[in-house]
Amino acid sequence: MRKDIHNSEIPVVCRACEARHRGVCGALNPDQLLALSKHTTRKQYADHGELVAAGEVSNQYSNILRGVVKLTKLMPDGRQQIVGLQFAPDFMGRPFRADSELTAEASGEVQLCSFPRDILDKLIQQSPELEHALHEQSLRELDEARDWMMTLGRKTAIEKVASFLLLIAAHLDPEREEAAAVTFDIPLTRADMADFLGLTIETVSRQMTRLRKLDLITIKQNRTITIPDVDRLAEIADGI
Amino acid sequence: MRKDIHNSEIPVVCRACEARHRGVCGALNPDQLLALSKHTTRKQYADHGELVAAGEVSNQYSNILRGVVKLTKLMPDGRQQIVGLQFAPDFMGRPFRADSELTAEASGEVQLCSFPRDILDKLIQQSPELEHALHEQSLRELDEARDWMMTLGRKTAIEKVASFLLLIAAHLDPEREEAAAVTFDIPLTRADMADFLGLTIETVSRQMTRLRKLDLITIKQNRTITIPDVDRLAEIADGI
DNA sequence: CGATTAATTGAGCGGACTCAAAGCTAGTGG
DNA sequence: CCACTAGCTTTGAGTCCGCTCAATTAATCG
Repeated sequence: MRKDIHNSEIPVVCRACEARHRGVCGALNPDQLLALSKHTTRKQYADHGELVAAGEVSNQYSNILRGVVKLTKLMPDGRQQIVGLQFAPDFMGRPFRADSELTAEASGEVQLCSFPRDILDKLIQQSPELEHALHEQSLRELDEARDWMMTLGRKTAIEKVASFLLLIAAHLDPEREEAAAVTFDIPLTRADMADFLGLTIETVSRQMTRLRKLDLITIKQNRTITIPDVDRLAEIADGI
Repeated sequence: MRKDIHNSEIPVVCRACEARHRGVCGALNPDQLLALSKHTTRKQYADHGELVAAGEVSNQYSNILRGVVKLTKLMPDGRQQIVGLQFAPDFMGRPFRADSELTAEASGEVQLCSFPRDILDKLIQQSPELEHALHEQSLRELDEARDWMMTLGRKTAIEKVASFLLLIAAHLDPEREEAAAVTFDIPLTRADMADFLGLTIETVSRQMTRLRKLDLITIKQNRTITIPDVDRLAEIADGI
């Protein structure tokens, strides 16, 4: 239940924040939210900004307020794989562990609301609802990771690209009506798409033009995509 | 703290169960354990037995008592990808959702301890410790899924097979000393390995012989593997 | 507008796949 | 105990998809 008509109990910094509605902060009561808000700092990152480096001990968690964050893994010889994409108002960070072999990087402009690890860890202990909210997000991420493993392991290049476009469309416009046309901006470069899909830039590009020539998508300025018939693209993505 | 000297409070069926120590049941107090144990049933599955089918509404959760469980995804045209491997005493099931597009299948003989969904869901609400334990397992699975995405997306065939062997070795013998030789039985067929790694049976087989000829492994009866030098195999797996 | 980066397109190569056949294992029954 | 079968695994030959290397075109930004 949103109590926004008289929300004087809600900390000022949190009032307009989406994380209170669709993110983890929704699991906190006004007192807890106030306690947390006293330790939050807003951070802004430019495109390609590194939010946390691989192997770094991060003593911060964050909510994503705006933008898209890439989670990437790197091999010694430079091969790279994006293993997670996070959108506002997702929670960011690995609960119960400070270290991680992941790099978090801004894809476009990103705004975070960060808070110290120990503050949230304490709140988690006090609030089962908060742990539940974090648990739900972990499970969503796990479901997504597994879908993606199917894509990485078994799909062809064109199926991968089609799957990716549908994934982005679903994330950027969660409540779109079925089967209607969708238009959106890809928040990733071709290089990022390649790292996401386990392909090369060139192959991604070739499949994009292939999809365009099949009239399954239209492309404006390399970024703006329209999918005239989502179901038809989904058939390609699923190899039907 | 293990209270096993006088454990008359522990239900009989749970006394010898590893899930109480390394699994989720460790988060339950004796009363809760008793309540749960009244609804548990033991189930046995033969090799290739289907524990839950894709799309099926499962009203059961389980602990794996013995054996290895494959979680697989299937495409309309039959392409298959293993997206998770679970070992005793893992918890099995998707909390807070009855449906799932996953199939769970026994790899070799499997013994489960199953219990109704609503019983555990109620226990979760009463016990933050239980939710925490489940959350921790979800996070471990997510970490593993992401490692694996790197493998699927960016590694060559021989690197994939090497990575797989190291993964299995780590799971079957979690406390082995570093760098010593390891011997174990692969709990999967070549076909399963292929579905795990996004390869074909033939390619898996070729890479196995290649690793054997490089003296990185020895193979007995197609199943029993010895890794004489784990670090050297790890270098192959990481492309060094 | 020029400079720089991102994306596309082309030609040729190679690693993993496909199709095919032979070798092993384990299990069965004579 | 051994022949026989069925399934799994290995090996071989040839093909193709996606990669590499290279050049061109398009977008972005001062």
